[in-house]
Amino acid sequence: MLRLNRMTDYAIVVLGALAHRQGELLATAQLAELTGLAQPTVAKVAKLLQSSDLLTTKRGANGGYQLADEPADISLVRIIEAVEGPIAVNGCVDGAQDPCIVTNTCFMSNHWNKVNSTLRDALADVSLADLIDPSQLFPIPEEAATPNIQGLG
Amino acid sequence: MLRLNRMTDYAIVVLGALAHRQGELLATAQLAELTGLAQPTVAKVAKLLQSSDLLTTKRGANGGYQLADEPADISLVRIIEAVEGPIAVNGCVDGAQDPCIVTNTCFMSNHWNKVNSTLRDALADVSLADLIDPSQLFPIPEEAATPNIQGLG
DNA sequence: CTAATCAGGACTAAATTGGTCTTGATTATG
DNA sequence: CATAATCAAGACCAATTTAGTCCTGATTAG
Repeated sequence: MLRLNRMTDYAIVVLGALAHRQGELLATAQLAELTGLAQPTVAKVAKLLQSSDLLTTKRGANGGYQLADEPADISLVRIIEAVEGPIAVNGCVDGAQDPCIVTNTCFMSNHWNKVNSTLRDALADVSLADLIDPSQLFPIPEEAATPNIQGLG
Repeated sequence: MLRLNRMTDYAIVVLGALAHRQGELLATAQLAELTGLAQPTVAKVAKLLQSSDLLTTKRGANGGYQLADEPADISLVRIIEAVEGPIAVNGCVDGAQDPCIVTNTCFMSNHWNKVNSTLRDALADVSLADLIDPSQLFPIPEEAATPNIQGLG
């Protein structure tokens, strides 16, 4: 346990595909084909990543998504927080979405904040570039016919 | 997100109560009163902790549970894994409960294992003694009438 | 104008989690 | 030995969360 959402895995696969194409602009349909994910799922994930500035977008015909940064500059924390919201091991931690009712007096909250930020720092040290090895992950364009949904997970 | 289960919070409160009583043997009903948790909930958590050797147990009348170790020797990982199972950020990691189907060939699994063990190490560095300050947490025996369920969130 | 595409959000179904309850085994005590 | 207190094991249900789909509207290339 202490598990990431499946959506976060999807996000990493999608970001990996975009990284592999080196900043190219790709439509969700293309990303779906590359990653083996369903197009609506890609669309959902891409929207989340866009609204957290991990992707830039172009609307209309020939539109699509594009990496907003170099893979080495995209940390795992940013990805996780884009998809799942702030890292918070429990409600005693600053930034938790449904905070502990007694937050202000919770004598443990300092300890939890320390634990939480240690975890957060560890995730900040890992970049998208560290996680993926795009050359092995995604088929080259012409071979994209048999995508593999199980890139990770 | 990356949140712990509420059961884990309960476990820590229960362990804290036992630590406060310095290794005394306490029945689930007493623990419920001390912590403000419902007795069946305490029982459920205590059984989990017992089967992972964090608590020892004595059955029958005047039975109950007892800390198996010093609070300083009980790490947060042990508690989490007792309640939630092995730490695994996703299915690509060794010990995951529903492993990634392509585990053996999953080119990312090494990276994930590294991320996972970094998180795990961080949690191994925190002990029950670090987390709690029992003298401030639980009412002394005579004042146990108005328990506070919100020890943490 | 039309087709392709993203934006935003509603919605449903499945999975997970939290919490309770029941039945049975064990043990102290009188 | 009988009784009451207690843990053991696990079934069970309700509430929450998550995953995945879909729909309607806005934007833009050709």
